[in-house]
Amino acid sequence: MSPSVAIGLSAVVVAVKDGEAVALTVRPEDQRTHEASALRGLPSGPFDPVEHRTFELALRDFVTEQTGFELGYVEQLYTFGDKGRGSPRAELGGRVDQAARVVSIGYLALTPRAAEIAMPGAAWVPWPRAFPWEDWRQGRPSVLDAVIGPQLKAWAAARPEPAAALARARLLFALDGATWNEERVLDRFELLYEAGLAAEAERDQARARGEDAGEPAGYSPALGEPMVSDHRRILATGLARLRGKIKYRPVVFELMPSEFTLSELQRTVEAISGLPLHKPNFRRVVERTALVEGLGRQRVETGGRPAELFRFRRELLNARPVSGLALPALRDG
Amino acid sequence: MSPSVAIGLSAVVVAVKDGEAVALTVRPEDQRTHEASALRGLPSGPFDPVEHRTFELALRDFVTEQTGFELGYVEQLYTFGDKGRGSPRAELGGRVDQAARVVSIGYLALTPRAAEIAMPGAAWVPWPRAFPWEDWRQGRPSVLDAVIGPQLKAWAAARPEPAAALARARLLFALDGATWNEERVLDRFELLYEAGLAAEAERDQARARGEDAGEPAGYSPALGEPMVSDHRRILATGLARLRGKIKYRPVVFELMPSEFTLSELQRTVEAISGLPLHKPNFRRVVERTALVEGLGRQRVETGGRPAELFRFRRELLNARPVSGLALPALRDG
DNA sequence: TCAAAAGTGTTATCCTTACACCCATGT
DNA sequence: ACATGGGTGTAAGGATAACACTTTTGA
Repeated sequence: MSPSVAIGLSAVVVAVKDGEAVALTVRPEDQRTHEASALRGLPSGPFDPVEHRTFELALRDFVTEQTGFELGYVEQLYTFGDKGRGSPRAELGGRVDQAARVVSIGYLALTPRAAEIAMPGAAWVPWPRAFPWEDWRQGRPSVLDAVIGPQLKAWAAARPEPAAALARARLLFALDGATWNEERVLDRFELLYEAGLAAEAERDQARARGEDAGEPAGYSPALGEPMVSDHRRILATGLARLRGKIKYRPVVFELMPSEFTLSELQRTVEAISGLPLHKPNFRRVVERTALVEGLGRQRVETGGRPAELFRFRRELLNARPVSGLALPALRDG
Repeated sequence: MSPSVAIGLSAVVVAVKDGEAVALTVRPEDQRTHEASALRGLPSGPFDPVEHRTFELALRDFVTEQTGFELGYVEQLYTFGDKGRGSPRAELGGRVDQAARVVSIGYLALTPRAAEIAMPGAAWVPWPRAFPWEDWRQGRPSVLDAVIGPQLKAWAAARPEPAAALARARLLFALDGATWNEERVLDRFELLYEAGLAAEAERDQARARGEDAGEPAGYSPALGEPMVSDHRRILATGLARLRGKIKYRPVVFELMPSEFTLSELQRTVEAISGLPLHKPNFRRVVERTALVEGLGRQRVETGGRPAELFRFRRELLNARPVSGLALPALRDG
């Protein structure tokens, strides 16, 4: 008979707040000290096959328990099961069982209401704090050429196949004139982890040596704030999925309130994609899809000319095939 | 402490053989009779957290043990865990444990070598046998209007919200002039299951009532051949993923031998997508991507003018961002 | 010579991108 | 008047879809 496997469920809950894409985080209890962890984590919990009918229902319960927040749109991301790689050591269920292995299933949730949270420890955190190199809205982030590029090149040079490693780094991080692909968030994080530039890598290596170090204490802000366990990897998976999906399914609207202006919609897409968009062309892209409908009313508090309010025509979803929004990028501004 | 959860790994192994997309299947042992099952299933097995280092390695072992076949390209599809819905009742590991719950992780594997298989019970099966309505290469399948359309309409009319159910059926199955979207394989299968038109639905309902019926015996060929457990659902998930991915990543080439003609490439894309393509435009699509390179040599056994041989320029993969192949469809032929 | 399959040319149309510009409000 | 953000016009270039057509083999 096979040894038991514990299943952990984690949620990347995304919202947009004041033009910033934010994710819901908690301060989990540290397994050794039983105090609140120094690092943040995603809302998560152990799946109980007797109590819970489906993964999704269990996940919704965890998030509400830990953050007071109720989920709307939810989709499964990926199931992580490798040994090492930031995978937790059977930390779930309140009991540490050395024989058990933890498998974590990541989920992506979207919500239009980035409400204030009363729950202690729970907080919305802008994702650029975890991935500073992913935000190109104000132009190419300087961290790429100042920190990441040189370190990755040094790492690549010491590899068995330096040319291939260098090509991969160049392609993913848009070094030496390569073009940026905003979707490859996960590949970039995994390369940084592999190269030892993610703070979690050192912690996991220490654990693999049996040193059972705590969570990483110090880290370089340029390389992003680390998270508990493999949660930053799950966050990267969620952001990658969302950046891809926004282009071929109308998921942005899950992040919008019932009424919004086209500029608000654009700022949301920009916050998610991390790219600056061309305003006139973005408007036409939106209009061509016919996914929104003008309400004839206006928002006045814009700082300039009043903007028309729109709503998402959700009823189209089961009336005809609907695609997402193309991203008419702005040349380097 | 949480009750144990067993993890099952299943593989959708896809190849193209004589212009037909085929999947690797086995005849699993029936849990009650201990004889070979009447229905086919996917290669699969229980994940052992002690023995196996990663899911993927375990999966490769299972497939080789059960079919004699070695996998190349592999990616994770989805993790299925609902109660009911064709989910197996702790059938894994040779022991039936009523308290345990089985979670199955589906994988997609692609291979250029649909070699003959010696292993007893293992066989390549064309996927149109599981999903006859998915093959539009010879035009709109008649089963849509003859069988599926009327039955779905009758089902929709008896629902709480007939209009929404009808709209969903029309959209997914291209009824009443709606356009066909070849990617939505899973949504279509799930609708058929929900409407009781998939043979597995009746079996699962009987089981839920505690009748523990065997696998479905008779079934309508027009509605596809059922599979063991939830394997037809996993197969649908794999086909859906592949049909989508073929357009934005160069995965078709994982199904091609090292040298091929453009017509062979086209027949492969057609077999996967289930759509007839426009030959001249397909050639130009391929040439524009610059993903293939002419070899100057020719294949003579074409039945007509000899065709130039090409190879996939795999070295481009880590040299620049590469997209997949657009599908220049042929109007109804 | 004809069938069969490979392969090329060309056009109308649509979408994308970029640039220039006008409009309505607050101070 | 002018700053600020909302909103429109338009033309060049590229991708797509559809049509007609030529080329090279085997029977």
